[in-house]
Amino acid sequence: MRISPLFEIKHKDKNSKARVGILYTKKGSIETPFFMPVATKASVKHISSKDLESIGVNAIISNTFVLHAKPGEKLIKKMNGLGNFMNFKGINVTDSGGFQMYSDRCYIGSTEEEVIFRNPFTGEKMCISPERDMQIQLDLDSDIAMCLDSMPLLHHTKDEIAEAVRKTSLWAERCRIYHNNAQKRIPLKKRQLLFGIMQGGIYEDLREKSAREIVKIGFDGYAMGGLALGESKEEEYRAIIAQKKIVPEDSPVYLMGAGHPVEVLEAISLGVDMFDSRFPTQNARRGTLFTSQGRIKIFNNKYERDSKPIDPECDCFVCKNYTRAYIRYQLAQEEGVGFRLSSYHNIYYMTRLMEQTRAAIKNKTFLKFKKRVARIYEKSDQDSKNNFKKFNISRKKKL
RNA sequence: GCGGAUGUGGUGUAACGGUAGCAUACCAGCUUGUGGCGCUGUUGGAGCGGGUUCGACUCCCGCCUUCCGCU
Repeated sequence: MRISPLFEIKHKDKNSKARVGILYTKKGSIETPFFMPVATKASVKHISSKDLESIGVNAIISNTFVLHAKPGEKLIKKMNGLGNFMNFKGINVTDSGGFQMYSDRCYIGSTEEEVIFRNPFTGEKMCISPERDMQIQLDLDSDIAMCLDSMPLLHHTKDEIAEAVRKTSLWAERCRIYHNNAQKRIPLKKRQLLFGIMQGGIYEDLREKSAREIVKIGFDGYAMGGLALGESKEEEYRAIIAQKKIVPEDSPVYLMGAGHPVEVLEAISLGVDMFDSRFPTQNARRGTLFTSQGRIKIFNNKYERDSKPIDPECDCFVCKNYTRAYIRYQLAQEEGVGFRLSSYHNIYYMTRLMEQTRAAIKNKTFLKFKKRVARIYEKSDQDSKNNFKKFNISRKKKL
């Protein structure tokens, strides 16, 4: 029982499953496909909401579990919801916290009923049931909520992943029921959307099974979870294809956690509409920057005295005002400015990449565009490999 | 000038009469629903000179360095 037909497909690519659509939320609409920077604790690390606005970021994703642990959903509710709290005008998505089952520091275990977490700030035990998770997300007042899922890891056995699929479906149903009841009296247009999450690891039969079960329950959108965790690209794309063919064509599809530019474009060609990942921001902090020429690793010695901007073809304020040498130095010193400038640039890059992708789909040049970007990254990855080789050779010579 | 102490990778340190360990920095790679400062790996070292010893970073002597105190 879908509560609202809130997704419209405007353009379809003839040569792939890529499409441009509009997703309507209580906070406004957003054109798909789009990429969401991760704002776990109600901020994209080192980047203010005003910055996000100036970059053109229309959606971000925060974390229910972390915000519940601190400052607590009551406080955020009092501040008129997550969007107002952080003064972000775009769309706020909240991740349920299922992903924190990945983290040894937070995760204790889970029962049939609920997940048991450790509060990372105080060390106390916290039990989060699907119902509780829904209520927290409603209190946070995000525009899109995610179901509490049970996320298996890459190294888990097929049996364990099957068990995660079972539990994920069970919890999805409980999320759906609670979420519907809680919003019964709210007009459709003011309701928080709820997305289901599908699991299944790298096993196509489990992926399909999970997709059928989640689709049967019915959600405003469908997310693929448990991918981009170290499996091969082929395995990842096969998993996407397996679930995409089961999800209704007119529902938005969200690939959770994927954030490499090439991977994102590939997934778009398979019919995915939404992405989120720490990849651009975490890479930025660790000195890997995305450019029109592919990745550059700012810590490489050759950038020490480089007075060029990160990307001469980029028109973001970082590239217009700062040199590689300066950003390299600031990052090496672990200064906030280094984190801010590099993060700003990488988010700007991803945001432009998505804009260009949507334009390419409309212009019917999507596959060409995708190929071009893939080639650029192939080349810069090759440069990295060569660098590594060169490095090893010069090492051996010395020995 | 006299006396005492000191000297180990770029930096900070450890042990030992028998393969010089650790940290950090540097360098290279990794990074995917984030507790920002994480993971893997590479490079790089005994102040100088003499002596004792099968063998000395280690023990002895001289010089030098640096620090402290005294006149």
